[in-house]
Amino acid sequence: MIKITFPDGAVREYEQGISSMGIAKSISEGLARKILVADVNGEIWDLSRPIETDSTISFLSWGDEKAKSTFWHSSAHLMAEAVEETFPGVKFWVGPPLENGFYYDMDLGDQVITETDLIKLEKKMSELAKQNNSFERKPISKADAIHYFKKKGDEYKLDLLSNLEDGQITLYTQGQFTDLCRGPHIPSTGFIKAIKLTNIAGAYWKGDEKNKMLTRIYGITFPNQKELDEYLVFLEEAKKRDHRKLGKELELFTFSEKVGAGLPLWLPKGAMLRGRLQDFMQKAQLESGYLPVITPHIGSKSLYVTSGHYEKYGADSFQPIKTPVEGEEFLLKPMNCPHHCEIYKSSPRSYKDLPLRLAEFGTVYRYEQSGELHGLTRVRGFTQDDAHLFCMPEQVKEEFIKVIDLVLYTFNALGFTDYTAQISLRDKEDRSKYIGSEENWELAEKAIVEAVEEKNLKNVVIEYGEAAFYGPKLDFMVRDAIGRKWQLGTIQVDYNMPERFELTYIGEDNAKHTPVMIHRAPFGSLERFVAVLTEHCAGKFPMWLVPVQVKILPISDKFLPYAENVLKQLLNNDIRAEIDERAEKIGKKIRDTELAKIPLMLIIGEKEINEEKVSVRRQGKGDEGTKTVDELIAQIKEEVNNRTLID
RNA sequence: GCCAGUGUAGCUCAGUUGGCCAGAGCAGCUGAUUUGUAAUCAGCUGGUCGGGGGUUCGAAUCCCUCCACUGGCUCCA
Repeated sequence: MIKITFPDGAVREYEQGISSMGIAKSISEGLARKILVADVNGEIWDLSRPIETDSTISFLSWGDEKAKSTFWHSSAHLMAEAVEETFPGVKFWVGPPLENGFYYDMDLGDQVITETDLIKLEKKMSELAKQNNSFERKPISKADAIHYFKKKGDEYKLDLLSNLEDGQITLYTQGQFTDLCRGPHIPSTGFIKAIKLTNIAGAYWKGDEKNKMLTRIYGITFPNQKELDEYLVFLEEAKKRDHRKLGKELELFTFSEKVGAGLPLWLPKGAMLRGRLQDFMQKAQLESGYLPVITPHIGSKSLYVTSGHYEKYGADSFQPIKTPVEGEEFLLKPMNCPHHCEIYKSSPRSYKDLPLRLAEFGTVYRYEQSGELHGLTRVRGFTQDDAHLFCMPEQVKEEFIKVIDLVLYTFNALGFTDYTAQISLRDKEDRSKYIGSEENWELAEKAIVEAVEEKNLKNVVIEYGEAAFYGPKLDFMVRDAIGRKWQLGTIQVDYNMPERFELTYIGEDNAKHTPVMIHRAPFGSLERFVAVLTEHCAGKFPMWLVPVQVKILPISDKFLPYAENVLKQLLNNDIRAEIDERAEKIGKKIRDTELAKIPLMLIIGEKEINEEKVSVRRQGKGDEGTKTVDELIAQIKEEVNNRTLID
């Protein structure tokens, strides 16, 4: 007999070798029907796997993230079974679960899969699911596993096997499909009731672009149709928030093939919005002791040779511009830091001058691969809310924390609550891509980790190659409408560039020292920030940012003079307002203004003129009754000053 | 850059297996209407069907190529 401990602390005895399913059945049939996997001593196990020793157990059903992952992993196997039947000879790589759904990478050889095949595969999967085949786990020796996949001719599985230790290898079989897999899996395919294969994509084998490109099929499944329907509705809703769609509808920005891919054109309303964000940051920075500077859009190639950027990115950048006579080479500015280093150098610095915080809304140009361009989130020309803080080594931590505070202040003002602080350290395995001494890196990494700990930030640490080549960084990751993660704010500690530029300050000891440099951008770039903000608030910008705050809607042109009078009062109070002068009915004017997501509408007719008031209607909310213009102005000013968020 | 897909008027989209001068709604313009909380009516303008090349008696429809965009992959100073 073995002792099984349950989550509530209860202990019961069972025969050795009983499965979790057996235990569940001993409790209740209802429980046994519902559960997908079990947590046995902290590991997720198949329900059918025999338990041989005293154990702690809890049952997991759909709702639990780990059970969901298992469900989707099993769904990937189900999809593979359907693919193998439809495309004989297919070779499989891996098929993991995702946050939402799963994928499987495969080599289809000469066969081509299209969107219409996905429908067929979905049907096939449904048929296979209905067979309710169980997922059977089978431990196997390495030699036997190699033999099996050699016979099958699947070199990808053989590659996986080469990294596995004998004695730890298992196969899973459901129906006609057997896969090398460590598991676990749900009990049987019958749990999978609703299936959607979402898209086909290419994916490099092992994520390396030098390798062959495999075919990746993405899908998602649910235990019932209702949840799938809800998921599809969610995706539809998310599409409505897409900044590319809203950017067009709200006339924020556009692109032109003639101007070039990835080069956004800011329309008047977008420029207004961006200007407000820039003002916000400028003010916050002035209050925090930053000094605005301005530097040119190009810089001599030698500047980037000094910084190390040329060696690192030169070949993959927009190529140098040559002066026609002298043949001097200039680069379109891909970052502002080297320019700011030269500003630092423009005069001798004392320790009393530090920290020196140079800030610039600097527009930079980077050659991004064509396939990478994406709306405003990934472009070839963008403006960073950049600044470089030059400080003494002992000031790094304090300055770093102050920057974190500024980022949090910014996010808070805009209602971003769902973000992750991502600490990127050097790649543990490959140090060749970094410049600078081991000692400097240690210092920089330590400064970041300590600052994040001190601020108690929810964070993840990445140790495989996310750091910049000159230093570690802390990025603030925010999700877009459909859950894709984007880096917004970034803070980077850099001991290297000051050395390369031979920056110095005279210390208290009257000797020369090298300052430390902190690169930082709370928004990241105005382009990306506007994109994520647009999706975050679904195009309903708060009063302090919205390009047009008030639209005045006269009921007929008889009331235009009064409307103009109201407009003048609003404009005099720095309120962004317009009049809809068209000879349209009020219903039409309201509809158009609602769709333009302008927060306040003032309806003006006979009644308002007689009362010397305006009727106020709020976007998405409806009639708010009448007010005097002065009352309205006071209300708007309050909303602007408080930076009231749209709920 | 790579894999797959898409590209018809400013916007959203229709255009059967290649076949009369390529269509609709919205927007725009003109006129009428002077309107009370989400679409007033009528008329008109607007496209060498992403660019180039080819096949064909004939191409928006088929082929090649380039460009842009979409979903991924890779990359992201």
